[in-house]
Amino acid sequence: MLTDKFSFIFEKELIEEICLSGKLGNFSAADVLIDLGQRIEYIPLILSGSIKIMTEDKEGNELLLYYLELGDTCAVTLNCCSKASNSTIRATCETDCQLVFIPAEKLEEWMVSYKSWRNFILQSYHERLGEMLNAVDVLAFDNMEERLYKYLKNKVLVNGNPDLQVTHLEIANDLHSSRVVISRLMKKLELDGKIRQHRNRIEFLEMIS
DNA sequence: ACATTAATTGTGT
DNA sequence: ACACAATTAATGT
Repeated sequence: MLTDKFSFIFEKELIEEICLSGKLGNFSAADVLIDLGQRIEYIPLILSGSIKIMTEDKEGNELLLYYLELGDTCAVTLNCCSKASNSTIRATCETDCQLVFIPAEKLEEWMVSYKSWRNFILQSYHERLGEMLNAVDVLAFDNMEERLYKYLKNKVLVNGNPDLQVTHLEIANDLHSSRVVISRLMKKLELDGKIRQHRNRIEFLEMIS
């Protein structure tokens, strides 16, 4: 079953190895996979669903970094792993999801023995770095309304569903903002016809695929 | 079906 | 940012 999802990127020998040493895990939405300060022992590979990666500052304000989806692995975790340090992030399930955990020591082992693995790791670093630069850009230069709009759009994409189950407060935490600000901007977006809101639920109109 | 309560959202200062 | 008002959902009776 791993084969159908990864045969395009890994050779069969490597897939067999993954089956041998990887642990399969099923989680449901809102489960916390890794919390701040936890020791990293496994590298996750996403089979289905999506995962939200965030940091937190000392005041307890959260900031959304990015989402992981099918075929992704977490670049920050890779980094923590090779340095044998603790997690600087928190990972929670955005939706129900299924993943494979790969023991950290296999990381280096496979880096040497499998070309496709090495490429995969480098590729994820590359993609993630690009995304992060973009995120920093948006953070630094875009106004809140723009950030909020992009946040919602991205969430719809990740969820594959234009009905979002979130409260204004949750959004505010993700965006490192306050609830009141979000409420006001949401009102604006609703009046602009980009969104329709109900309690605990937001419909994203104008879906582009 | 109704009343109570808790949580979410709206608004004025 | 804060306080409070209004609205809605959840729960028990």
